[in-house]
Amino acid sequence: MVSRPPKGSTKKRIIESAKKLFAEQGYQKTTVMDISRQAGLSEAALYDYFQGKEDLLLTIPDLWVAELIGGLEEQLFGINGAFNKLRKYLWWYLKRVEASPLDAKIVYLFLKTNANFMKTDVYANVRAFYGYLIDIFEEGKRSGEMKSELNPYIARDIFVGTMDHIVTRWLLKDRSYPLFENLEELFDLMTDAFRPLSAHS
Amino acid sequence: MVSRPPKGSTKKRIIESAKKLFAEQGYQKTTVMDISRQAGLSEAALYDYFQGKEDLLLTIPDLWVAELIGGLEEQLFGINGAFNKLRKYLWWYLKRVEASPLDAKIVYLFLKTNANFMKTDVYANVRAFYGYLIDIFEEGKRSGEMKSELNPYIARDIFVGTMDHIVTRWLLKDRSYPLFENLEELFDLMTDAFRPLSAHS
DNA sequence: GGCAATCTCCTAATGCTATTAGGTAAGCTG
DNA sequence: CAGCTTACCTAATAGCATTAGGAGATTGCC
Repeated sequence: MVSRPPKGSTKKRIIESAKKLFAEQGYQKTTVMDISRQAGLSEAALYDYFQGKEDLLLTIPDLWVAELIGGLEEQLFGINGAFNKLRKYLWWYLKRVEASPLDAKIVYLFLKTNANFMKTDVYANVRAFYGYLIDIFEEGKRSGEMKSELNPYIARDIFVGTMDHIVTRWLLKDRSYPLFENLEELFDLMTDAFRPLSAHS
Repeated sequence: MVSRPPKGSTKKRIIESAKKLFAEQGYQKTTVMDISRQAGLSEAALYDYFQGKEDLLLTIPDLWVAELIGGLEEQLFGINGAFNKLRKYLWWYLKRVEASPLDAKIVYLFLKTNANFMKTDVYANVRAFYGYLIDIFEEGKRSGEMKSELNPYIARDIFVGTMDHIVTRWLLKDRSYPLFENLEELFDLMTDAFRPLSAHS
């Protein structure tokens, strides 16, 4: 063997290759040979690192989602007020999506529809991430920033549903326009109904 | 040949079999043999009716979506007021989803992520269906029911995003709870911000 | 240094699956 | 009844994920 790649880099190379190809061509149309060629390996070698093609798909966003949830507390730290936290939450999430669109595409387009997704760490992390919203709504109700009758679970459905919709469309349209377009207006319209009756912006 | 099935029924039988199997096991894990066996045919005979497995997937929801958009005008006919129309729109859509969960599952989980989806009639119909909302928001603004600064496209994003989220979760959770649970409250919270400043419910 | 264990990668099956080739028998049409 | 069409079949073919089995390099231990 002439030269060997640095230790531990092969697994990363496989992940990067698969990520790129899945996002470009879709999961089904990408073959294991495509991935291994791109990574500079034989097909069989890939199986020393992953159990198979599906395992690879399920593993790809691990790091991205872990960082997403891990960074959330840091991002919200020191921010005062439920609406300010909500705003930061949305902006930070979209920032992460914008920074790693390939990961986002895989989570949104291929993973969420996979039958085994619900068994993965990624799913648990996504749930935890969305669960944070409940705390923010509870806090808003306690402080009086949000109306006392607000049902936090319903508010979360609206918030998450809208957020996911924005991201999904952006990804399906191949990121051909700025993700943050009109975001202020959207945020205000979406969250205005959470305020007490007398305090609409 | 002992007995032959009624004329024209074979195509329907294939569609029904595929629909059931795709919804149960997913698109990838369903084989053409599964489908043809369920329909009482050989694999090859299926290719006299469809170009292939993907064509079959793309064809399945044609009828459902056509009925969805076709029935919308009839449903909204005679209803007075933008909020009343919006409410009817949501209720009727969810009613259709509840009545044909297999079609809905295929559209939501397998079709929307398919690269060729955007080229299908189903996609055009879905767009037309969502486009209706813009008219409703314009009408609401004109009549004064909705606030004059309302951006109809942003309002649509919130409405569609939330609606899709509700449906997707219900389908992923295998329809284990009533789809219409808490819907009144959700509708009110989601649309309240569309009203003029002085008129919150 | 020598040697066994381990790591990293390979070539060559294997077996499943979508799709196609080519054919047969029943009904329909003139 | 001869030819055509319809609806279906059996038997390839070709692509792909996955596995078997092994070769050469590297590492750890004496």
